[in-house]
Amino acid sequence: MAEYSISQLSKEFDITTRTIRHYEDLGLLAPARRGQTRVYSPADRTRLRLILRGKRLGLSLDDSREIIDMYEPGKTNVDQLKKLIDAIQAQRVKLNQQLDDISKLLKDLNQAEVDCIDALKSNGQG
Amino acid sequence: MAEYSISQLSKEFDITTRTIRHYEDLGLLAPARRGQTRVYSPADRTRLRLILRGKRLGLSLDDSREIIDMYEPGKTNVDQLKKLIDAIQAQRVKLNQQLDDISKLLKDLNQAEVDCIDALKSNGQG
DNA sequence: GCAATAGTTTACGTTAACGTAAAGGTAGGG
DNA sequence: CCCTACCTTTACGTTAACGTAAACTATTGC
Repeated sequence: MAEYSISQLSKEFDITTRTIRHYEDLGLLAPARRGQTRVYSPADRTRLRLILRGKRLGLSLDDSREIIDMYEPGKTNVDQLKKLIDAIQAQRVKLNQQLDDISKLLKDLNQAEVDCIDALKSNGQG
Repeated sequence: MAEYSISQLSKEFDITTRTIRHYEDLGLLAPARRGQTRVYSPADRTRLRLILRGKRLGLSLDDSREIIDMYEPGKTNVDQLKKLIDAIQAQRVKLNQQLDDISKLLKDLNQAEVDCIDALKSNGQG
């Protein structure tokens, strides 16, 4: 099956059709049309997956669009390519910061859990 | 120095004083007062740091408040402790999902960069 | 004594990311 | 022929997270 309806995608990714149309309004998706009806290709589906991944990482939809556009090799201008590489570097910096944040948070969670369990022991049995 | 003014913290974390007061409005901070003026302790400063870390990870301020409250050992109720442990597990799941997202995104960025560089070579010198 | 600087509260404004409702087109089933 | 299910557009509403402005207080420096 090489195409998807809007409701299929909404079920698969557990979002509303309104959300999908909203992404289109913002220029993140541009599905084909059969008459008036939207028809999504596997590539469209991939874009949607990338958008949602970006969301989970706290990116704005505008940020996501920029990143997704990076993946497309349609940029022939040298200056644009250099600009893209800079943007990629910037994203990398941000992601590494997030990695650091997450490892610290996980560490904190571990400690919090240990504290909880200790409290349970002395409280539930003491 | 065991205390900070609101403007000191705003400079240190590169946010506005309005933001800090907003966090207080939502119950994420509760600094002492000297007269009317807010006086922040090192513990307040740590809470602020945690809030901002949560923001970078895409958490809502409400989420951050819940997580931060986990770190405080003032919960004597056994049921609450168990509930906390569950919440910690849930957070861990979410963070691991983020880790996965980030590693995929970094991989994508690497590929995008390679593509850019290739394009530069064939375009700038071809 | 007065201006500059840093603090305060109150309150309306703004942006992002959708939710929700209205009003309607279309294809298939009984 | 009408109901159900799915699709469409248009447009106003909502929530989170602050921005911004107004009006006031308190301290410091000259």
